[in-house]
Amino acid sequence: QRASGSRHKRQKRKIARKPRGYWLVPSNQRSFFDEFAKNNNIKQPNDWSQVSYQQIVKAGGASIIKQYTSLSSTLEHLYPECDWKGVTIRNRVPNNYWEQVENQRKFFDEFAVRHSITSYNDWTKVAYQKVSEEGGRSILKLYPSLLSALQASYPEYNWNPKDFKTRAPNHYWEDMENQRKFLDDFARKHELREPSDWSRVTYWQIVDEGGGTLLKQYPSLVAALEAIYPEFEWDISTTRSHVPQSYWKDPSNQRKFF
DNA sequence: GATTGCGGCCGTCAATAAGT
DNA sequence: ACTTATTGACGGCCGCAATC
Repeated sequence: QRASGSRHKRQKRKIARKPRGYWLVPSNQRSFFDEFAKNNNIKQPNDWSQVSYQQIVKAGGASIIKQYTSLSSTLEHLYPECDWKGVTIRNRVPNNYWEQVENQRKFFDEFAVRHSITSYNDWTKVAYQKVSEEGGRSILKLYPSLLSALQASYPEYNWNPKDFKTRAPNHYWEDMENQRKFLDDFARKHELREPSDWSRVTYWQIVDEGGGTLLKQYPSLVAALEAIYPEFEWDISTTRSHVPQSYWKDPSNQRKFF
C-alpha cells in the first residue's frame, strides 16, 4: 500500500527474506511446512505432536503461525486432507480462556463424551483426579471442589453434595464459624430450638450427617456444643453422652442411673 | 520480557471403610 | 458404639514453554 513499501535491500547472509505478502499465500505456507516436515523427519500427522511452537518460530515460520490461532489450527488449515483426530498438537488455550464458564462447560461436555457420561448419576462417579489429569486442572483451580465446578457448568442440574465425594477445604472445620454454620443447619433440619432439644441427638447421628471432622475437634458432643454456643447453658444431663458398650446391661449401672 | 496455561510430583488431611 | 487405617480430594510448588 505504501509507495515506499516495495523497496528492498540486499538480503542478509542467513535466511533470505521473502517478499512482502509471501507468507499470506497458502501454497507458500504449505511449502514451508512441507520443508519443515522433511527436515524434521515428520512422516505422518501424529509426528507433529512432538513439535513445539518455538521450533516453528526458529525455523522462520512465525509469520505463518501468527495468522492462525495455534499450531494445530495452522496444520488443520494447511493439510485438510489429513486426519487430525486423536493427534494432540502441543498448544494450549488462549490466556484467560478458562474464566469463561462456556469454555468450562465445553470441556466437561467433551469429558462426558469420552467417558460415556449421560446422566447426573454418572457425574457422581467421576474422580477428581481423572478430571485433573485429562486437562481439567485449570478449571478445578478456579473452584474449591469438583462439585462446585460442575455446578457452575451445569446449573440446570440439582446438584446434591451428598452424592459426591466432595471434601471441605483443609482446616475448614477448625474455623468456629464453619462449625457453627454446620450445627445451625443441623438444628434447623431437626427442629432443635433450645438446648434441651439436643438431648435427642446422638454423637453418631452428627457423624452420619457429615459432622465427623467437626466433632473430632472436641472430646465429646457436649464439649463441642459448649464451645460453639457459649451463650447457652448446656446442662450435661440433658445431652445424652455415649457410654461404654453393654453399659446398661450391668445392673449396677442401671441402679446408678436411678 | 512478562504473564499464564499446563502438568508432574507429592504432602495434607477430610471422609469413610474396615476392624473390634 | 467406638477406634484405626485407608482412600483420595484438594492444593501448593515448580519448571517449561505458549501466549500476550
